[in-house]
Amino acid sequence: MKAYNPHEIEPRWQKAWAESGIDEVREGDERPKKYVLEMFPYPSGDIHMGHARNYTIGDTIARYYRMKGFDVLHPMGWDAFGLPAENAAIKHHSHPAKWTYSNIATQKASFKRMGFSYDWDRTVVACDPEYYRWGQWIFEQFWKRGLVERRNSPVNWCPSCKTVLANEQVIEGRCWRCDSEVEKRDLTQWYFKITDYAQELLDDLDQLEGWPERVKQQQANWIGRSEGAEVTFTLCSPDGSVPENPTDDDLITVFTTRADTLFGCSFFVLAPEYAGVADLVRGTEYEKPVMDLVEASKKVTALQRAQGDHEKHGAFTGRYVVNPVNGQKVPVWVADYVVADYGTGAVMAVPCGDQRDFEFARKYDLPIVPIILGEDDPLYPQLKSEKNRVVTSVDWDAAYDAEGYLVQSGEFTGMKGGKHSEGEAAVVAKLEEMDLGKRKVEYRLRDWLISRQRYWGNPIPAIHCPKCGVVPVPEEDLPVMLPKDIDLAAGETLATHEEFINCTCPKCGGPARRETDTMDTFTCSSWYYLRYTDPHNDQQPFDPAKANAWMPVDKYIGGIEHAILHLLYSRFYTKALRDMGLVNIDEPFRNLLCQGMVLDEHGDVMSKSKGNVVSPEKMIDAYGADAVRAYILFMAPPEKELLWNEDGLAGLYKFLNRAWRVVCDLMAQADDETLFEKADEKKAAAARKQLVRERHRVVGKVTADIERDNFNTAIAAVMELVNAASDYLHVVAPDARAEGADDAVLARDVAETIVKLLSPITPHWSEELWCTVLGHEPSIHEEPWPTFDPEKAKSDEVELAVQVNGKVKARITVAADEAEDAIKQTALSAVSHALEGKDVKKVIVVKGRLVNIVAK
RNA sequence: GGGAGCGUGGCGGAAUUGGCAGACGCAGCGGACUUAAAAUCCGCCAUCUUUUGAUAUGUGGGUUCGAGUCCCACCGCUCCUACCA
Repeated sequence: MKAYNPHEIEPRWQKAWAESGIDEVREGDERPKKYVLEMFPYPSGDIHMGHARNYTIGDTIARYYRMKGFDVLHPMGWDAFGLPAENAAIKHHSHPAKWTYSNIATQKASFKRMGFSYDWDRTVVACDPEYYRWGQWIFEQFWKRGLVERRNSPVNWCPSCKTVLANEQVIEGRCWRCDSEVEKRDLTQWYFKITDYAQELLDDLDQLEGWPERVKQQQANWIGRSEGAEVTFTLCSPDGSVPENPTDDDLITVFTTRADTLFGCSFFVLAPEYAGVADLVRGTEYEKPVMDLVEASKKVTALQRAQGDHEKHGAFTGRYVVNPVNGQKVPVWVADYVVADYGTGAVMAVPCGDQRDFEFARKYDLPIVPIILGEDDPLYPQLKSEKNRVVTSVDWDAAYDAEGYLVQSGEFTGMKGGKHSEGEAAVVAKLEEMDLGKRKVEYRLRDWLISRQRYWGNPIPAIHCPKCGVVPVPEEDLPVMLPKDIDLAAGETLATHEEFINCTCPKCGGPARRETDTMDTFTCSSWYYLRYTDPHNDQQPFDPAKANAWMPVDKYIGGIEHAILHLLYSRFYTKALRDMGLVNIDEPFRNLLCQGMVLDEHGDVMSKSKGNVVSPEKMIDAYGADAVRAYILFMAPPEKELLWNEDGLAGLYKFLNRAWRVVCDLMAQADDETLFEKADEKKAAAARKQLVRERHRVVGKVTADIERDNFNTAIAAVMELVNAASDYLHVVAPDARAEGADDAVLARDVAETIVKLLSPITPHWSEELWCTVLGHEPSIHEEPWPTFDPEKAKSDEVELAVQVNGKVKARITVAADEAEDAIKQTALSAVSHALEGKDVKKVIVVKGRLVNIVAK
C-alpha cells in the first residue's frame, strides 16, 4: 500500500491541472451557471490565514458546484491600488508598481500551492491600465448622468495619509487605514451622488434573502432613513421686529421627526458651519463669542466626539425666529451639537422632549416648557386640558422622550404625541395648510467622496480649463495614464508633476491643467466582479450580454469588515450601471457569506507586532495543503471565528492518513491476507447492512451540509462513514471481496464515495486516490457528485426513548414501520416499574424518536 | 446612548420544524503491537453516586405532554454605530 505523501502529490497534480486547463471556464456552455466569488485581496505581502480561510471556503463551494453539473465561474484578481504600495515605494525608493506586482506574484504562487481552482486567464488587476481605463470610462458615464458632483464642503482629512476620506472610511474618528486622528477641512472635492439611490439601496435589502441579517441591518442603519417634516421659521429683523412680507432670506427651515412637540420649542439652534452664521452676527456685540465658538468647534475632533466628550457649547446670536404654530419669538443660538450636513443644519430645540436640547437648556438657562407628558406625570392632571402656557419650567433631570399626551399645545392639546403619532400628523397637516412646512424624508447616508490626493490610484479623467471650466477627458483619450517617472520618496506627487498636469482643453483647445486627484480605491472594487465576466474586452468595460449571463454572483464570500463600505458601494455601482443599460440586475450579490476571523489559540488577533502570526506556507510545508484546507473548514463553522490550534491541524492530517488507508483497504483483494481475520457470516451480513445505510445517509448529510455552508459537519459526516467502513473491514475479510462478489461492489462504492465527498475539500488527496488506488482516469473533479437513496439510508429497526413525564426511563427497539398502538403497548410494558401507582393520562408517540407517557 | 448577535464538557464544536443534549474531533486515561519509542489499532472519557438513580446547555421565572431551541426579566461577553433632531 502506498502511503499518503502530500508533498509529492500536491505539486504534481497542481502542474497537471494547470496543463490540462481544467479550471478554465468554457464559454457557451449549456449547463446552468454558478458564479462563485471571493473578495479579491489587497496585495499587501504574503498571504495570511484570513486569506487561506476565505479562499478555501470559496474553492470548496466552486468545486462542489462543478461536480453538481454547473458551469462555474470562479475568478481571482487583485485590488492593487492604495496607500501601502506608496508607503513601501517611499521607504525603498522605488515605484509602487514594483512592490505591488511582486506581492501579486507571491500571493498567486501561494494560492496555487493551496490548490485553488481559479480561472487564471480571467485575472483582473486593478492597477492595470486595461482595467482602470474602464473605471475612468464609468466615471465619465456617471458624470454624464449627473451622478458626479464637485463641491466645496467640510471633509474628513487624514493628516498622515495626506488625503481626504469618505465618511465610511472614518472609524471612531480615525482613519480606516492608518488609525490617525481625522481632521475637518473645507475643500472642493469630487462626489458620487450615492444619496440619489438611498431609498432603493434601503428597499432592495429586502430582496437579499441570502444575506446575513446583521449585514442588512448595518446597511439599513448606515442609510438611516428618517421620516419627519420640514418646518419653516421666520427670522426677525435685527431690531427684533417680525418682517411683514418675509423674503426667502428671512426664512430658516429645520427638519424634525417630532413636529408634535413644536409648541415646546423654546430656542433655535444653528450648526457652527451653517452658511449664514457670520452674516447674522456681523458688526454686533454677539459677533465675537459666536465666531469664537465657530473656530473652537473646528478644533473639536471627531475623535473627541467619538470618545464620548459630549459637552455642548453654544453662543447666542442676538437674533430671534418666529415659531410658525404659535407666533412665539424664540432666541437663535449657535451650538456645536448640531450636525451641519444632516437635515438643514438647523434645529428647533424642544428641551422638554429631547435630551440634547434639555442638557443645552440647563447649561445656558433656557426655558424648558413641558408640552408632552406621560399620564403618570405629577403635572399631568393640572395640564391635561390646558391649551395655553401656564407652566414654563420643570424640575426634571432628563427630557421626556417617550410617548405621551400633548399639553399647553393650543388646538393639539390632548392628542397623543410621539414619533409617527396622531399629534405629529395633525401638526404637519396644519403646517402644510399654512404653507410653512411639509412632509420630508431624510437619510443619514452622505454622498460618496471619491477624490484622493494620492498618486497610486485611478486618475480622475477631468481637465480644468480657465475658459471652459471642468471638462471630461474625451473617451477616445482614455485612459489617463499614471506617469511612471515619479519619485515619491523625493516628495513628488501628481500635483507637482508638470508634464502630467499640462494639457490642452478638449473643448477650446487652449492650455489647461489636468485634475491631479485620483479615485478612492473602493471605486476599483465596486465593479471588478463585472469585469471578470469579460476580462479581455478592449471596446467596453464588459459585454452586457456576458455580464447578464453570469450575474448576479451566486455566492460571495468575504470578511464582515466590508459590511458597509465595499458592499454598499458595489450595490450602488450595479444600480447606476443598470440605469445606464449595462446590466439588467438590481443587486450584484445573491448570497453573501461573511467568514469569521482567524485568531490565535488565546483568541487574539494575529498580528506581526504581537508575533503570533501563523503562516499558511509553513503549515503547507508541514502538513500539506489538503490538511490545511480540511482543518480550516472543520474547526469552526465559516461565519464564526476560528481559534488556531496546531494539534487540531495534526488531527486532520491524521484523519487524511487514516481515510487513505481505509480506502486502500476497501480496495484490497484476497492476496492481502495479512490484513484481516475471517469472520462469521452473521456478523458480516450485519456489517454490510450497516455500511450501506451509512453510505446513503452520509451522502445525504454531506450534500445538505455543503448546500448550507456547514462544512464542519460535512467533514464530521465523512469521518463517520470512514469509521463505519473501518468497522466493516474488521468483520469482512478481504477474500470476501474478491472480484465480482457483492462485497467487492460495496467496498468499491464506499471507497469512491469517500474520495468524492472529500474532493471539493481535499482536491489533491482525492485525485491521487481516484487515479491510482481506484484506477480511474483524471479527473475526479469532472465526475458527477455522488447520489443517494433515502430509502437505503433507513434502518428497518429503530430505537425509541420511552419517557415518563418527559424523563427518559427506558429504551425500546421496534420495527421502523411498527403500528402506533403496538409501540404504545411495548413502551408501557417497558416502563411498568415507573408507572406503579400512577394513572396513565396520555401517550404521545413521536415517530422514529420517542414515546412520552403522561402519568400522575 | 442606539442597534445586532452570542452564552452547551478540560478545549473546538454538534443537535433542519420544540422530541433521547454533548455527533465529529482535540487533549487526557487504559490496553494491544514493539527490546523501546513513534506511528497504528481497540476501549474509556459531562457531574455526583457502589448499583439503582439523581443533576446538568449563564441566572431566575413562564408556555408546553416535552425547552439548549419559544416568551419575560436579570447577569456576562462580542461586534457595529455614535450629538442624525
